[in-house]
Amino acid sequence: MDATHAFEHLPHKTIERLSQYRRALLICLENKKTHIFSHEIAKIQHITSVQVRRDLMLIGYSGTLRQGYNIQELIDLIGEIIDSEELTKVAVMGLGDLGRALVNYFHDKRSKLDIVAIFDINPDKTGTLFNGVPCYSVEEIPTIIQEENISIGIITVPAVQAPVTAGRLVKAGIKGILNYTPTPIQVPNDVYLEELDMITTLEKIAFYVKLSDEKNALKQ
Amino acid sequence: MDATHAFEHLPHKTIERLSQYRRALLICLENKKTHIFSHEIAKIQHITSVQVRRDLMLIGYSGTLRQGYNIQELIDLIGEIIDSEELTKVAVMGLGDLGRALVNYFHDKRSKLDIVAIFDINPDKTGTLFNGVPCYSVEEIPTIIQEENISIGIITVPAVQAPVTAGRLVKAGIKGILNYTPTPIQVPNDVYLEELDMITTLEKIAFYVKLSDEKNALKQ
DNA sequence: TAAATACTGTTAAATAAATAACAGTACAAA
DNA sequence: TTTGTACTGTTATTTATTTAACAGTATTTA
Ligand SMILES: NC(=O)c1ccc[n+]([C@@H]2O[C@H](COP(=O)([O-])OP(=O)(O)OC[C@H]3O[C@@H](n4cnc5c(N)ncnc54)[C@H](O)[C@@H]3O)[C@@H](O)[C@H]2O)c1
Ligand SMILES: NC(=O)c1ccc[n+]([C@@H]2O[C@H](COP(=O)([O-])OP(=O)(O)OC[C@H]3O[C@@H](n4cnc5c(N)ncnc54)[C@H](O)[C@@H]3O)[C@@H](O)[C@H]2O)c1
Repeated sequence: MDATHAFEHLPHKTIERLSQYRRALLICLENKKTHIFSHEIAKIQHITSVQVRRDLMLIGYSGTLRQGYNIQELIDLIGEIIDSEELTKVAVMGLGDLGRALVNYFHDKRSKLDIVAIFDINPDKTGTLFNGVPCYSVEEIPTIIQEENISIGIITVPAVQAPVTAGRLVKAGIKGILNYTPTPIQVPNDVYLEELDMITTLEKIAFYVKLSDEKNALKQ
Repeated sequence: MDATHAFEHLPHKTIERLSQYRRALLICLENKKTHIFSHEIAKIQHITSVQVRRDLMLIGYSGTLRQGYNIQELIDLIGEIIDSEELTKVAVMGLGDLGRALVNYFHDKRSKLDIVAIFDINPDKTGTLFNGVPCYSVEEIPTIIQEENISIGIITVPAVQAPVTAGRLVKAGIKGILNYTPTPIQVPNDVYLEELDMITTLEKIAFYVKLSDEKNALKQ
């Protein structure tokens, strides 16, 4: 009945890549391309063509020999798998530099995800619209989250405020949280949590840069 | 001689976690804790204590039975492994909302990574200081990158400008790039590239939220 | 001083993910 | 026609990562 059920056991990494494939495919579509080969997708994503074909096999999509994959069809299929039928509503907690960047970024994206609310404690910000999205006070969290049926919260408040903000979201019945602050938070098991810190990413890059530097130094 | 050599084959995931452990440990240190158990670190990072102990085994660090790990020692050791001896210099490309958020975020972090330059095309921004960091014009990319010995570039320009910006960085001899725009870029093999898009992260969260919703619906 | 407890550290096993190998096929060129 | 080429799709293998199992031990409790 529901397509999702069959895709329950897709590898986590495949889910991520499907989202990335779609993003790339949408750009190709804008450039009036109608078909694409696995090795073209692979090049864009910095992976191998085998991996692309394997992912597409897992979702049961077949291309045409010598023509490749139909871009529009593939976009639609990926949508059926990873998107919800209804809009998934998202709230941004904290309208600072990062919050603004995220709301702006979303603004021109046509997507099944929609930022429909911002929450802040600063009275200069609450009650205003930013990019068409209303900014509410934190007192309104429970009512707005429930009335609007918001399922995902993005935390971009000052780091020390992250745990209390997460607590409010959980209490309001949020289903998923993306925490951008460097302060790790605790949530119940049934809330899907992702924490993403730039420092970790940069430190990883720095480590591998250092490693390759040292290898080059040895060669000489 | 150099400690790094022995740590060349650490799993990528371990490298990421070491950075995260350190971040958490620094907070603990501020709270006047001196020792910590593997299960405490695990809880903070949402992983198992076995994984923590295994990671620490891989880097050859031993704790004390019944006392746990010495936080300061562990922080220092992680630093020896993942940090470079000298400061790793970083440039931010594009001083928009996201660029500002990143520079601000770094500002109060004591770290071996340092944002020392910003590049922008907007003449209102070039020639100024933001948070103490000079903003240069894009023409100055080659000279500044080389003179300052900048090894990592963070791309936060408008998406369409990402490929040309990456090209300039590569030409200037950059070693690693973190691309925050949704436009995938191509770089030579010897440049370490990481691309990070919020939409992918959010779509993944949305997928697993949907999955768990459907499971709950079935149960009833 | 013996047993229970609460940890660490290591090896072994299981799981997840990526890669390789290769069979199949439409099309083009000879 | 036949052969070569350039692809897809699938299964098998390898590699990477996580988890489990458990041996070892300092400390407390009885
Ligand atoms: N993960 C990353 O890569 C990354 C990058 C940059 C910044 N950050 C982090 O993101 C967070 C936000 O950064 P920023 O530069 O936008 O900060 P900012 O200070 O510009 O903005 C914070 C906003 O949150 C609001 N706020 C404060 N307390 C609040 C509360 N309890 N509830 C709701 N709103 C509240 C403030 O009024 C302000 O508008 C910081 O924790 C920062 O460390 C993370
Ligand atoms: N990965 C994510 O999670 C995420 C989140 C938000 C935004 N983004 C992306 O990050 C990018 C920046 O977002 P923003 O909100 O800061 O945009 P912005 O428009 O506020 O800022 C862009 C800045 O880049 C400068 N610029 C333009 N062309 C340039 C060039 N060729 N060289 C140097 N500087 C140049 C502009 O003058 C401006 O200051 C966008 O591509 C956006 O899509 C990514």
